[in-house]
Amino acid sequence: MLRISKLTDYATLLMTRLAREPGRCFSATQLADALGVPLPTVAKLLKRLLQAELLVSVRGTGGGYMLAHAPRAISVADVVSAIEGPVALTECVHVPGGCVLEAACATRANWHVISRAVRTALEGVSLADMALPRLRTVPLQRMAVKEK
Amino acid sequence: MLRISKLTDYATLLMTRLAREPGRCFSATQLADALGVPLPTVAKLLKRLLQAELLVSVRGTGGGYMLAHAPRAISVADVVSAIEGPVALTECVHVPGGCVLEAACATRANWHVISRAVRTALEGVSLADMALPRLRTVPLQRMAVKEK
DNA sequence: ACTAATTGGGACTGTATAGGTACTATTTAG
DNA sequence: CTAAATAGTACCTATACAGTCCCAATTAGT
Repeated sequence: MLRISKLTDYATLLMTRLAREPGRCFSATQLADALGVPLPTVAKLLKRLLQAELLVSVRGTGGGYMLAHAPRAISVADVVSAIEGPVALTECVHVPGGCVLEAACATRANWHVISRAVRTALEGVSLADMALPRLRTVPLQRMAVKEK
Repeated sequence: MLRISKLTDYATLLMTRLAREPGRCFSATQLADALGVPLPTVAKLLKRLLQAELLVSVRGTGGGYMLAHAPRAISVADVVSAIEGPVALTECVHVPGGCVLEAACATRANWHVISRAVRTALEGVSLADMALPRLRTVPLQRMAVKEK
């Protein structure tokens, strides 16, 4: 894998939508309609994002959700870890008997380096970036489109 | 998640072990013993790595596996994609009805940028690096250890 | 005060996939 | 000819992902 879960994908879509109108209050229903994602799922995600303090909520009639911070101040890494926990490639497996493997722990230390590189990559992109039609760093060569 | 699967973790351990003695031929049994991972699982991984042409095999008595290339020439990205397919964070979800979402595709294009950053990070580390006790870039602050 | 709208927080379920197992065929050294 | 090892395939199982449902708490409007 090393692929991000569908829920996380949706969550970034949600956050990106909110980032386009930072002051506005969106209800779960509005967001579900806007994104074409089933309402219960949207509601679930919003709850998680709220608990991670990336959103603030207003209850009652006319209530809804808003970004808790400026779009610039929220990174993709924040969203990812809100949905699927801390970003770490390896969860130092608690092998019964400890790290019996010869130099395995050294190897794992190296994993952490990689892990950190990935985290840095995710932290480098903010919601403000995502809200733009395209990132300024994108060369706009047809990199995503692959002929079949 | 964004965490690597256990199998991939094992695979890198295997490859790292082989990278320490590039000329030597290891049987699946030897590797399983050395790493403390169940034999059938090791065998399965070795087959996948063989098909990805990262290993060469010798059949029959006294046979086993060896690296197909120099440790320097094999990256962690190679190992990861051999086990879990191409490294891509989002698999442009084929939503029924296409990308109905307003500017979703723009958002996904941005995902590809991130995806690429991650891939680059993985490609930057070779088996030779992993075989070292520690990467030269590791600050060796106690970064992984978290008090509970 | 009452009603409708909306968030808050669980519990519950089906399904996909990761992880592991088993069996058989093929190859080769001695 | 036998033993040791890889090669390939098919299968099982537990976990967790993705999605759904329900009910309590809160608030605006009438």
